[in-house]
Amino acid sequence: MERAVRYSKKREAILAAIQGTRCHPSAEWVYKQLKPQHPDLSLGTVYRNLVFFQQRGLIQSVGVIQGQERFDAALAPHSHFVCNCCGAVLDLPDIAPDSALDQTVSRQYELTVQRHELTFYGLCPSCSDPQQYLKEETSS
Amino acid sequence: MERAVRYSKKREAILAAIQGTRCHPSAEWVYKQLKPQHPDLSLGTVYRNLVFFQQRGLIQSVGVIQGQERFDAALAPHSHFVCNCCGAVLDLPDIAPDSALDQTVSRQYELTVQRHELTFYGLCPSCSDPQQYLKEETSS
DNA sequence: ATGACTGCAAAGACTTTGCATCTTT
DNA sequence: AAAGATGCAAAGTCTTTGCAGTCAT
Repeated sequence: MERAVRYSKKREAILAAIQGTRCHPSAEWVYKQLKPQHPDLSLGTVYRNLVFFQQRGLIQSVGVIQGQERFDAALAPHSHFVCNCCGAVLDLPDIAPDSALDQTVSRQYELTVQRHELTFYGLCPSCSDPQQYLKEETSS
Repeated sequence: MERAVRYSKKREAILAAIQGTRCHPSAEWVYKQLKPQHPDLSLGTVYRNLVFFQQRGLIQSVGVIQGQERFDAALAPHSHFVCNCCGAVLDLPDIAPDSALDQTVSRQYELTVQRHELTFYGLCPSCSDPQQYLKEETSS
């Protein structure tokens, strides 16, 4: 017998938070985002739901960046850019991975390739701007 | 004044261990590998030297896989395959990232791109073999 | 002798999990 | 009422770090 799934207001809010941002959030980001509207939300619930959504393919991990796992609401195939300075993750919608490559690699190396990822690393506009250090703090 | 660097037998052994394997080791792997020959080696020393080698470009992080950061002795540009089952990391020497892509992305998105990585995910030969479950345990 | 390197253990950061309680059906 | 979902806090894993002792120069 399969395990039943029940509605939960917090689960809904967690998924909406991830789908509603482009920042590829971490568990903590989701938690802080929702805490004001859901004062009794706990981090454990966020983590449990992240696993839940991943298992159902609603979200995907983008990897661990600066110590925290980051997530993406899975949509069209695309690549990512990661800022080595602030850890920001940006979508590169025009840089789509070539799925034919999977087959090439599968054959050439006798592996079962399921997918591949193309990730760029560097500095985001804000971190590569030398003037940033002269500006006032605008975020904490 | 720059900080001097001194010789250390353990540092040498740690680098040699990483350069001498294709397994893209974690800190713990290096530690366990060297412990028999260096009974007084500590994990802290391994971690400190991993940082040391990274800062000097002798090794590179391949990312965090199943909770552990994995490293690679940096050589020719190549791609990686990661087994979603056992976490094995394989080099794909023939799948070289196209460095021209960095410039393309830099211009198109106004980012400072330093490098990119192409990583394939799937099952390694051993994990995709259905008979593996019938075999005796050969490793712990 | 100086100061870099290390062992050890404590501390940190992130994530998972057990259990009692609350919710959904 | 049954069973899934959550809050809370403890536990777990991996990594970093402070300090005193050791070693290279």
